[in-house]
Amino acid sequence: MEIYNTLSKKVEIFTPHEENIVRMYTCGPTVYHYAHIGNLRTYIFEDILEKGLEYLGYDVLRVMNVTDVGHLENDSDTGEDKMQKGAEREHKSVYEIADFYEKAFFHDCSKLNIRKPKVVERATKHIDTYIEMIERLLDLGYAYISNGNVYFDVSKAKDYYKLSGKNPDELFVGVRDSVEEDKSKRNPYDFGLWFTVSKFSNQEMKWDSPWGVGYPGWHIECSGISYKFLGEYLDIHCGGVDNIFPHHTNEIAQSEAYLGHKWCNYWVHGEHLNDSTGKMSKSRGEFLTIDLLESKGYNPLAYRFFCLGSHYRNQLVFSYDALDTAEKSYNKLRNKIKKLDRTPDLHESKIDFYKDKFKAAISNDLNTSSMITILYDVLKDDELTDFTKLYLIEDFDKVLSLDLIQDEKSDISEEIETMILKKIEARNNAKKNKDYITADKIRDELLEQGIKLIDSREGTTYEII
RNA sequence: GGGUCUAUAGCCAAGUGGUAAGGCAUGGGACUGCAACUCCCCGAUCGUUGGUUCAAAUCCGACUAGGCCCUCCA
Repeated sequence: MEIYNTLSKKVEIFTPHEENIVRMYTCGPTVYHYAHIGNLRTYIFEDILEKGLEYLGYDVLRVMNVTDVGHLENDSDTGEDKMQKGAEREHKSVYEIADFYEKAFFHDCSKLNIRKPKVVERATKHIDTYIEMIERLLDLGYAYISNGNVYFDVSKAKDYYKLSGKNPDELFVGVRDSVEEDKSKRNPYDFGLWFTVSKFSNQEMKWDSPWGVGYPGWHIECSGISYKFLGEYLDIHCGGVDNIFPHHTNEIAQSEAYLGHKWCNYWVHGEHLNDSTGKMSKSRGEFLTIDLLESKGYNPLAYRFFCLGSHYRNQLVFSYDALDTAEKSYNKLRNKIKKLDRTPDLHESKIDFYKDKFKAAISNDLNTSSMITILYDVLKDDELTDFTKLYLIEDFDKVLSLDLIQDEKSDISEEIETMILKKIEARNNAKKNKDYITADKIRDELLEQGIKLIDSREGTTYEII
């Protein structure tokens, strides 16, 4: 498999540390609010990556964190603690907020056929690991204590700017207006590992530590959880592009300082979903959630299909027009598949040919758009029996997860079936008598009940929708 | 200011040096009482400009436009 590595800024051949096993870490959500569809795009991409690797024969050990503790790292930011803010907004405790939105997040994921990673860990459950790591970083001289807080000394890290490609002399401190410099740091880019001095009022989440009661910095949680569950060597670390700096940059600094060797070989980042005005965010424009799309009548999987039509490293612009188009293509595709004859008749001859093509698309830096094209190629191939097509499509859907194979006609009672057939007969009679008003009325009534009539040369059939 | 990515038909998009896949939309047609469904047909020389090469959308340079990052963010 070839995949783009942010570390080298090149597409590289993927080689895990241990043959056939992939240790993969993906940054999870901060559970202070619902996820918007842009957040979810990244998780769709990670889902495809995980399943794609499995399709190629790897065992994937995947870990994800859930951030349920304050997200700000030091006094240089005048923003608020997101968890605390969420709690205040809804008059609940931060723990209740975390529970609620974690559930909501995975609920959204399941609607999008995003598989929940086998290991999902709350940041607040591993405080002891962070403390142990921070102690060692202090011992090794990578960290220092200043005004009650523990900071990581960026100048001690090897190749600190490797991932982000930034040049320290050119960096602007506090590009955002609201940022003030933190006077207790040695270097402006030093970041907090542990805080005992909090400017947040009513900080609910606090733990004992050798440096006093406080809470961990944001970055240490990913390093800690990854180390605890995946060990010293990581193969793939994923996240959104916005995490390249500072979050992933700082993770590398901490983890490699702690471990004393290179930690993760492949850094894979998903691009953002934009709207017509730029980046999608929770605070600006329409707050697009899966629930909102559903309430407007969209199938969540149409959104997944929309995302798969584009490449994970391309920015994608969301619009309802684009989603309409995607949903239409998606429905047409499913319709074609539904019409395939399920009589068992498997022809092996071209199966490997198409499977290889599909593998090649996965291996080509996760070319989801090509994967979908292969689906159409299979459907159009006259040399394949319908059953063979179904076999291949079902196989590909292990990765695509678009519910392409639908169940046979849902089992409706004989009673209802008789009723429908009677109505069809009545309509046919009306049509014979050129009583189209009655005929259309019957068709509309059935449609209201979710029964769609399909006229063809051979007669009229129906479909439950 | 620095970094980074992108630029292919109305939209999404494949293409990784040999003369532009696919999907959707539009238009035309078949079918239909009408509609839906289905089927058939139709579209681009690849942001601009230099260069390398027998050959470039594909490599290199410049330019233009746009996105994102530079301590909230997927």
